[in-house]
Amino acid sequence: MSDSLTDAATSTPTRAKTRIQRENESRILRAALEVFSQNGFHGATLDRIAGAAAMSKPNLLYYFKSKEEIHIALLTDLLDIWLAPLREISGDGSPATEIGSYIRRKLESSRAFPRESRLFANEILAGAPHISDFLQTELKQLVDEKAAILQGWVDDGLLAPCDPRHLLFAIWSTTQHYADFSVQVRHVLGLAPGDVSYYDEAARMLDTLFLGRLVAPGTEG
Amino acid sequence: MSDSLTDAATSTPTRAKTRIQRENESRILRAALEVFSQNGFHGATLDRIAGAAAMSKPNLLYYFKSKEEIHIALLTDLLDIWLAPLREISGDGSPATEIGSYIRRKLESSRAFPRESRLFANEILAGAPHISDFLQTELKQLVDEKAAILQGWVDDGLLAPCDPRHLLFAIWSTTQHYADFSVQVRHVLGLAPGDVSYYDEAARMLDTLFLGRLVAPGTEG
DNA sequence: TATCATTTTTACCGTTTGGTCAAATATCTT
DNA sequence: AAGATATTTGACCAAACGGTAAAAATGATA
Repeated sequence: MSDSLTDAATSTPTRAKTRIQRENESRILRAALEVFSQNGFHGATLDRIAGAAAMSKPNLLYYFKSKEEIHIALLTDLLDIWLAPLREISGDGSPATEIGSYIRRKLESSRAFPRESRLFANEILAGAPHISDFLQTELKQLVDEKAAILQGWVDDGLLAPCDPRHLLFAIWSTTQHYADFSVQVRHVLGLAPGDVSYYDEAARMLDTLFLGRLVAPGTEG
Repeated sequence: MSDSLTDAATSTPTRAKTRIQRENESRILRAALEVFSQNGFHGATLDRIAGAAAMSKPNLLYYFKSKEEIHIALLTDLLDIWLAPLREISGDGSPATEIGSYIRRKLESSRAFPRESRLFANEILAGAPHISDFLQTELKQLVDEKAAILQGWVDDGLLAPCDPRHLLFAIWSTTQHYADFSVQVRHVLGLAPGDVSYYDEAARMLDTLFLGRLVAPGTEG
């Protein structure tokens, strides 16, 4: 609604950070990530974040001016994590190896950073109030760049004719699903709350889907 | 946290509903769906829902005892919409036609009910506090049943070897992505806020992905 | 150890929120 | 039209919320 992420960079001349400052800020961010990702921005309260950080609320507000400032700080960190796997896509390799390794990176990112993934999902679901600028500029540019690579493979007959951007959407959605909808995945598979053993089978499925042929030839139509 | 959806059915002997009652309840539910799906449960306020329904807050609470009761009513309606496409999968058709038409139904559901999809996504992201029972029983049973059909196709060599449940996950995620992450999709594609013209290309992509072969044979490894 | 800056706590504030209540109004039935 | 019922409204409340102010406590430094 209010600030954009890019504004956060323009800060007043910063003093060098104390050891306590660094420790507490990271403690707060860790706690806030947990709370925000589970309950969304509005569902998260400063009291719960402070509690999760084992800290009083006024003390928390000594390090971050407002609830929104914490949220923005988390989103900023998040965007790098989100973009990193995409950045690595190169036109040098073959489609199979490049797409395959991209899927593996994305899936690994879901496995390693499920809270970040859910925070991102919450932000998008809410209409991306803080990161619409990022989506329209930085992400769009990178997607355009990588889509050109994919399109080149299509033109060379190395990749099935398709809209490269939608191919990326499919990769994003399938991989992020295992972090964002993990509760549903576990309930359907009959797994215990903390169990993430489904990632191996997920990797096989996505390899089959994106690299192999799913429906046996001759059965179509 | 509190009620389960199944409890909602056990109600005291109900009086026949008035015309005004029916009209206002549906007005409230429509307004609430809009507000809940955009802001999540905690982000939605009774004042905003009442405002969207062109109604005073006490009047709204005359029809629904609490904010949570509205939320539960919406989720109950939602689950039928969510399950309908899956129910139609039959073992009689060929894998290509069955899977293809399931994808089309799911994608159409995203296009026709984006708010419901986002409401569902919000609920799952929050840990499914109200529908965990549904996920573990009703959904799991249906998935088990349909997965058996898919597994039969795999056994007959009509479908690439894969875990049928993960195939369903892939279909769910890719189709729902266009509703839940529509903001991101539009920003990346450079479309205007209300534009949903991407659904045609999405359908082509998903057909290619799930029915055709994506990477040209011979380029793998 | 004295001094200063940093960190933490206690007490508090204004606003927003979900929800209540009784009175007022509209609607339906006879 | 009268009476019963259903609906709507305005005034209000307690709790939770994000955030503030100032003093107390702690840490660094010389």
